Amino acid sequence: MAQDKKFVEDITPMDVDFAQWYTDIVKKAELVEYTSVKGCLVIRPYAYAIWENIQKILDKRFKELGHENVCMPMFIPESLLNKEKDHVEGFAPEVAWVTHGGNEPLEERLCVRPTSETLFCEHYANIVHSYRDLPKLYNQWVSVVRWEKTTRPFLRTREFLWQEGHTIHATAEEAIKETEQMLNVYADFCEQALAMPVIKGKKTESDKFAGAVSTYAIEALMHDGKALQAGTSHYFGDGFAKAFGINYTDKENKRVFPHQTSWGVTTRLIGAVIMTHGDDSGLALPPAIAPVQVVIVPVAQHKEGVLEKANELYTRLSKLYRVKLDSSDNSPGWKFAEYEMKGVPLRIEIGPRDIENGVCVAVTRHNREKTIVALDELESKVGELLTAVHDGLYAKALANREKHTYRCKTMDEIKERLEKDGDGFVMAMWCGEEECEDKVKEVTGVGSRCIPFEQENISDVCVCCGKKAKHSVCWGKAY
RNA sequence: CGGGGUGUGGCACAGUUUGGUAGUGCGCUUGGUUCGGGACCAAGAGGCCGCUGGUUCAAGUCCAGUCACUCCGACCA
Repeated sequence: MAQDKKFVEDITPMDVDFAQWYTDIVKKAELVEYTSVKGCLVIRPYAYAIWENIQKILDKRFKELGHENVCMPMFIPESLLNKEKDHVEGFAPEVAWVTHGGNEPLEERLCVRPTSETLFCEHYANIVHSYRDLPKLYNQWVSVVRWEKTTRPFLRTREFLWQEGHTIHATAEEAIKETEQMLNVYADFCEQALAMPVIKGKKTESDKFAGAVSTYAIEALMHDGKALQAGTSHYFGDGFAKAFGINYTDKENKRVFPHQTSWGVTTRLIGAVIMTHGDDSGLALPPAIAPVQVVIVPVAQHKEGVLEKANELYTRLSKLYRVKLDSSDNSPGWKFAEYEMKGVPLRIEIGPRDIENGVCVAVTRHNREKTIVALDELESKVGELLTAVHDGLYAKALANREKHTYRCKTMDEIKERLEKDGDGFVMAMWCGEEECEDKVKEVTGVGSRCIPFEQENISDVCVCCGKKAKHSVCWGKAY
């Protein structure tokens, strides 16, 4: 049976204070620890294991699609950063600078990469000469530094882990296709691995990446009704190629410019998972990325045969799943609460009574439902229950998003809905003018998140100026 | 960057108003009893009171500065 009772007393309930709830989870589930440098956190083993699972799944997918991993340096000379005007304007305000080597001032200061377009461009200029050299489909898993003013664990830190894909193609068509493909890879990953529904769309001109021709993003809605950008994919055209002097000789023996893309996801995804699935008992992790998918809790483990049986279950399940057996001398109740806090998708309880009956008790984290499982069908049942957890998490997240998606025709309506039903996604029409985009934000508080690929006709006119509408736009308050 | 809050054993906090022997709970260690939703008893260990300077016979407490964390805004993955 599902229960609403809260077993963990030291997590601030979400409804009381969502921000505090988030901070509590992040600390109590042992995901991060602060250090003496603002915005630079220790990603603890449990959180890093989540990141490793994210990496494993995505890295495999990237490689299936022909990408290769590389590793660029972490320093960018100022002159290199300055080569593309829009790009440097976008990033200069938040880069960290290295000015000394040992005690000697450097002749040219170096920035710690906030992103690596410039490094990839410098490299591509060196290695791309002929159409035969194209495409190059590169990716790197590294950390980057952006000197943010306010920081929050996973959501905004000064150093963060990510992957950045950088590709270079002979034609615009091919590069655009790559941009779209990778956005789809991210969206599929969010839905299939993170059990998190996302809206795919295009960023408005004012919101696109510094130096890009167009930026695409996936947007997810967190439990508090705020939007979180979960991944981006950019099409650069030949702007960077021109700025960095990358060109090649095509089949007709003409010098031409190639077309580029970049795309990335970050450890912010961990924050997204927390805020999408977590509840007042703690984290709830989707099985695909959970470091521990199944925890086995022996009950009355001092009694004869209990630990032996628990070990037997462990051995059987370890062949198929990531399993942990907790035979510490903490009480069972303590263990139940502990692994719920850590978001372990499935708990198996095994005690003397169960052993007598040839069964064990399985409890799914997201709804605390108990299932009696016959030991001779343990492996298959566990598989089914893990699938059920994934589906349950997804359904819950989707239902929350639907509940907090408001289709509005006027700005007054937007304000009313937000006031009445809380923050959420607002779907409303837009004429395409930046002036209206700004005004909607000013008046209603929600900014443009993206222009969804799946367009819907809410009305014929712009929600702001009343002129003919060009797109439906997804608006929201963002993290 | 603007506005608030907080820094005291590993964690959560009290003590600061009114200066005078550094406390409580949890956790930790050891031993024992427990064990189907955060068990209990007993005995222990553990603190440059964020940092720097000042006032004072005396500073966790008063003053100045500084750093960090955190929350709410603006900006950003």
